[in-house]
Amino acid sequence: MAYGNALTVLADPTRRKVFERLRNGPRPVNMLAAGLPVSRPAVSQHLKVLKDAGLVEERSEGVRRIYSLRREGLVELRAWLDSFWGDALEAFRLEAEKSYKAKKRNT
Amino acid sequence: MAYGNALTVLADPTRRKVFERLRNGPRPVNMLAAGLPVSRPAVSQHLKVLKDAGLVEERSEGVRRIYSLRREGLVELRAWLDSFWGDALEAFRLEAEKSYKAKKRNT
DNA sequence: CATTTCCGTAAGCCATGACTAACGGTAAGC
DNA sequence: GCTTACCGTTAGTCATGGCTTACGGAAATG
Repeated sequence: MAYGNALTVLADPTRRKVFERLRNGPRPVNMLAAGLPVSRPAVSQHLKVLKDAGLVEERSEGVRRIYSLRREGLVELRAWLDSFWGDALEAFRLEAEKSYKAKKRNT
Repeated sequence: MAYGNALTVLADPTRRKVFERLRNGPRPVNMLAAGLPVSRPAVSQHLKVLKDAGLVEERSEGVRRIYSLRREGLVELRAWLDSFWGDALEAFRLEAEKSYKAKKRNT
C-alpha cells in the first residue's frame, strides 16, 4: 500500500510545498528552503521523508545535494484515486482527452 | 487548495479505511465500524472529518445515518496529481484513451 | 591547514489529532 | 411510556511528528 505512504507524506503542507517546488526542476536544499517559513534543517528532514517514500531522489554535486522529483512515487496513488471512479473514470478520461485536443487546436 | 484538505484527511489509515469501505456503496455507521480496530465513536469522528472535507455525504434513514461516497471531493486532488506530469500526462491520457477503446472493443 | 559553504543528524520542546469512556438525544417496537 | 438500537458529542488521555537549536562532517577556496 504505497499509496498510503504517499498520502501520509504529502499531507504535511510544508513538505508538500517543498515537493511542489521540485516541479520546476532539480534544486539544492538551500534553494528549496529559501522563502519557506521554516529553517533549513526542517527542509532537510522533509526531504529525507520524501526520499524514503520514493517521491524524491538525491544526487551529490560537489558540496551540495541536488534533489529531484520522482514521479514513479505517485503512480500508485494515482491508481488508488482511479479506483474510486467506476465506469465514470473512463468518461473522465474521455473528457480529458477532448480538452487535450481542444488545447492542441488552440496552439 | 482543496486538494490539500483531501490529502490531509485521507492521510490517516483508519479514516482511509472507512472511506474505502464506502466504495462498496452507502453504509450506516455501525456497519462501517464493524471489524475496525477502533470504537464506533471514533468512526463517527472520522466521518465528520470526511464530511467537512466534502469527501462524504450523509442522509438520515430512520434511526440510522447512511454515509455515501462523494467523488467530487477527489477531483481537485486528481488535478493536482496530474500537474506533476508535464507533457507526459497527455501521453498518459492518450494511453488511457487507447486502452479504453481496446476494452470497449473486447466487449 | 584554516575557513567558509552546504548539508545531515540529534536532542528536546510543543502542538496536533486519534482514541476511549461516558453521556444525551432520537426513532422504532412492544 | 418504556426499552432498545443507533448515533453524535464531549472531556480527557496519550502518542505522533514537525520544528528549532546545536553540532559535526565533507567539499571548495585561500
